Amino acid sequence: MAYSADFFNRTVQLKNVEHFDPEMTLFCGQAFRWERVNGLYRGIAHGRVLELFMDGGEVRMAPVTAAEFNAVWKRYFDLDRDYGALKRDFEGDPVLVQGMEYAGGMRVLNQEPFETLVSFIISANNNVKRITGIIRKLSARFGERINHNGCEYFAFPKPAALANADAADLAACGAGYRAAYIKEAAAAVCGGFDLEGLKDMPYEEAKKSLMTIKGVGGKVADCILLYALGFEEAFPLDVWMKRVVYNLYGFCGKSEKDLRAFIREKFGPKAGLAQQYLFHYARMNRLGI
DNA sequence: ACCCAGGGTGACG
DNA sequence: CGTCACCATGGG
Repeated sequence: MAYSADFFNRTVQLKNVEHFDPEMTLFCGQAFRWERVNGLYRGIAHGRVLELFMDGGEVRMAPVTAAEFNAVWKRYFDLDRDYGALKRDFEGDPVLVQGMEYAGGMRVLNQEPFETLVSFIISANNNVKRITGIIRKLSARFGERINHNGCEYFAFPKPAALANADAADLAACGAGYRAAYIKEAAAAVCGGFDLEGLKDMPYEEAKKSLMTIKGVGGKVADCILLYALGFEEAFPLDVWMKRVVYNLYGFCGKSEKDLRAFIREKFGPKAGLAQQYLFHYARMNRLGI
């Protein structure tokens, strides 16, 4: 992963990055804290504001030093993964080739575990626009203030802030009946539930552990495992992906167990990455309805 | 008024 | 094990 850093301007420019389309990556439903602002993308993660912009086909990001880039953003944007090789892995699957063609340049982000846990608890039976708004309100109400170019932004709240919050105040951010789940999940993390420690477990064990948190079922657990904990085999099965597997791949089984076996056989150990292309492709084009 | 949104829980069989 | 009503909220 080659890049050059401009210390004076606190800018990093990626060199010859292929397979990185910020639009696809930031607005495909895996992250909720990015916005389009006249010609650039602005997001908040790791307690900082980051801006991305395209400069003659190259990606620049600011404000960031080389040290911060290496410590935080390189992994956040999954820049060490060879997406060219990934696409070759999947080239025998015509549906997936279509999906990867449509969503070329999409990357699976490595986000912060606690933020991802809460964000996808909120995602249950909800839509992206509303999820984004709820998370923005939660951050403004319970997150730490960040100053960026004289403007005010808010980091995603720390566990203690949400654990100590009044459930009614969480609900007032639009969380509705999920307010209690958010508070309990935050309390669990404060009480020693080790999200980082899940990375060292086998997939099934980590998933079971996550599902002991109220508001986290199988789909939400897979989102956390895939988007924050590095589990490439985690395959979030939402309504769109069920449509894809049944109607585009012709699966006609009944049980969840058979469905999981089909997915493992079809997509292998990196099923989660395949899922991301298929999800965005299907959802944007309303396929499989 | 009704349906849907990147579902999950609890109750019941 | 499977099924099912219910869950806040806002937009279509």
